[in-house]
Amino acid sequence: MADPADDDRRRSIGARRNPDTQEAILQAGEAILLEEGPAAFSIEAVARRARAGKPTIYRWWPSRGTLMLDIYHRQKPQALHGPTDDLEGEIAGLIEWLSGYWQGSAGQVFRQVIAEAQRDPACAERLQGYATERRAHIGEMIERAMARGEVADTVDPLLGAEMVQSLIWHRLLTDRLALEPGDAQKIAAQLVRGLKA
Amino acid sequence: MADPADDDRRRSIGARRNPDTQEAILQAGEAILLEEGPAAFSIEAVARRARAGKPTIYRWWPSRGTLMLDIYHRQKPQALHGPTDDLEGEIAGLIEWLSGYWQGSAGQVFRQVIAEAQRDPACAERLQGYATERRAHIGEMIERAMARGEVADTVDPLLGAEMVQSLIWHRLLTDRLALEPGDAQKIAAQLVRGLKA
Amino acid sequence: MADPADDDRRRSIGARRNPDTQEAILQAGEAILLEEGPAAFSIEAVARRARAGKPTIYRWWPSRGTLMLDIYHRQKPQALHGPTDDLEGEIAGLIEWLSGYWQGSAGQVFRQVIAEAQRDPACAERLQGYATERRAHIGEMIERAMARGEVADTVDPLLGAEMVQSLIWHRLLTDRLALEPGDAQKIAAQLVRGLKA
Amino acid sequence: MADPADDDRRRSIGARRNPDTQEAILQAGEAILLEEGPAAFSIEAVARRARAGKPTIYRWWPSRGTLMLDIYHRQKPQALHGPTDDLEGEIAGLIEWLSGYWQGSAGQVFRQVIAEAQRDPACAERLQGYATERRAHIGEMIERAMARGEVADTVDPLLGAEMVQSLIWHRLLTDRLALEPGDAQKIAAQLVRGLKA
DNA sequence: TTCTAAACGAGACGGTACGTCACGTCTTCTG
DNA sequence: CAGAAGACGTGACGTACCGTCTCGTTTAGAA
Repeated sequence: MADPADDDRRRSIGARRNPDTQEAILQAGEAILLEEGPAAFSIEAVARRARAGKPTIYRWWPSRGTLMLDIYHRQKPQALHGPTDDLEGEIAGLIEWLSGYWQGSAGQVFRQVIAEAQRDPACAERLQGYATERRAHIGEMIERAMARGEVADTVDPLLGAEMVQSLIWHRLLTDRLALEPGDAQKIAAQLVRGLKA
Repeated sequence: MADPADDDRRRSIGARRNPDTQEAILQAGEAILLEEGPAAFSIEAVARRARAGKPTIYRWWPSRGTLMLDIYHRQKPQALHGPTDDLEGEIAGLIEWLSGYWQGSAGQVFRQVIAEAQRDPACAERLQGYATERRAHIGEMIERAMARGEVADTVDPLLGAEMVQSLIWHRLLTDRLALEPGDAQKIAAQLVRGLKA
Repeated sequence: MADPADDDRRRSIGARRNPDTQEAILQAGEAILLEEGPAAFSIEAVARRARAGKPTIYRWWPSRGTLMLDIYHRQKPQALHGPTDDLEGEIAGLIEWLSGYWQGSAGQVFRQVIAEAQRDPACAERLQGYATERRAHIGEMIERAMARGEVADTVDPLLGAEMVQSLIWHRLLTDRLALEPGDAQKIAAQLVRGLKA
Repeated sequence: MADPADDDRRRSIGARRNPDTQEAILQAGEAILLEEGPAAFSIEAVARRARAGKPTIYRWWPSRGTLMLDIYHRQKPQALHGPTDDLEGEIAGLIEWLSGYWQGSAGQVFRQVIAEAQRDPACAERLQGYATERRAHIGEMIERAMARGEVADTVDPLLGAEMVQSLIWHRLLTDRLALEPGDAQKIAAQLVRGLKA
């Protein structure tokens, strides 16, 4: 006696994960984060908006944080920075690009992931893995520069990568992502050249 | 009534803030964070443990995050780093000291403050103020070195300070505070000398 | 930012039970049982209809069943049966009256209480107490008849009372409360006179 | 998968009802009721324990209650009470026997069936049918006594049967089945002889 | 000295969200 | 085509906190 007109809703497709449902959940989660803010992001609210059951969400994501991380990953950015012969420029480009990217919705999501990771070990672990992978990526950029002779061979590429990563995280977490025109260049320069006279 | 032995509890001391109560609340909050973890930290739990009324807490702290920040500030560290003639050593000392300090309870509290600031604007503002003040402090260290001629005059001291601050925050947030013996020195060196060959 | 026009809703009246709230809960529960049937009776639904919080209900009633029993008790019947000199007539009157009373809403509620008591020990205990008290009441009726010499002195008044009680319960539970005109008299007669030739 | 040892499980035997499956479901249901109590009895739990699919259960039983009733019927009691020349003794024997039988697991199951029938019309109907049939059976016992001249010809045998049935149901539902040695005799006597002096 | 005002503890209140359980329906695959 | 399997939308469970309220008590300071 349920509304027959309502039968365009999603149903089980048998004993298999329904990809439409997963997609609807991720979309709903993203929409809530952007439109209503992180305080409104709850499993309950996501389920409501996605017209999905709470158990369905819990079946696939152990916690709020891991769901957020998947929402973040779903927004695949088109990485651009092709290799150049100039480490300083590469770093500046990376900072500039990420600063712009994170000023959009993705940054709001990622902030919440970091916050959540401080409470939820499962989320912390996944975030750890992601951060390590990104760090390695930047590290390779430095290694290539090292191979070109641009970088001193006493330098630890992963530590250098962490300086880049931590600075941009820090800006994200303290709401200071907006850059003046020359800022990215200035940051990269100071990182590469050091403080020394 | 009927339980005169229970009358050793705190009472109002008239139309003034009762410092015993405030102290009891901060202590209870700290104890909960340390003994039961951040997940157990709630206004309700703090009130219960402090034998205080919830409205008493809300009267003095607008939110969870601001209470946490006060708890963090209550654990006053004995700052040590006297001025030296060696910027690299000063930075290494700072990193080493803060890494140690934050591996204790204070770091657990501060992580939660940062997380909370991602949701709660009131907390974000206070954290912003605190972070800026600390950054200024490190900036002065760099300025002194600049005055000594140790640092290039093209350097932005506050940006240098942010590199130090962001790195140690990043380690805190990703659970990687523990340092090998020479690590602090190595980090400081790479910051000061840059990557350049 | 809540609707200010909505401020005609009930509020706490301090650290004391709010009788308006209790009344609203009992009324809502009764309304649900009658209008939507026992299947729709859930703590959730009662809270919704009473515009009360679920915890408020759980604060005062440990379970579904005990709430139902209070709903039953709230519908105070005006007892009628004045003492007479005729036990058979008294019993017939009681059966007739209770049959009528239970064919209304009260009977529907009481059926559910009995059902719930089969699952919920707390409810079973309260129902037990209530049933015992009613049985004692009927027992006194028989004792009065015994004092008048109407009843054999070998009779156990409480057992007699149980026969009356169990028969009417049984009718309630098997949906056979409706009586033909002489039925109550016939039942009472057979109880009082026995089967013996 | 990868567990060939698990392949001793039941499988479809083609497009026919598999009696092993039905048996397994009834057994599982009974085991749950006895071992884990009525609260744990759910279609879900029965399916799990029987290693059956939920739709398989729904195919054959419309509801929880009807499944319970089948479980009750599956435990076939060996009726004993042969016909005698003494109605009072026959009734006492019946009460004594049923009291004992219901103090075991069967009584627990039957209580739940009665409770379920208060909510589920399908179950109510089947229970009604069963109760009527049992009542008729007792009624025949009284009719035989009537034919022997033991019982007054004004007596309604089915009403007498209902008195017996309702009393024992009432004891079951209020957890008062345990009888003292002479109790069954006393109850039967009072039923047969009535209250009258 | 009396009265007022504020802070305090306590805890009930209407809510929201939690994470779990069971419901009854659906689909796929295996035999 | 029966049956095992299990995902799905739904909705209730009982609990934890939220932030607000009213209460009665206590005390300092104003009248």
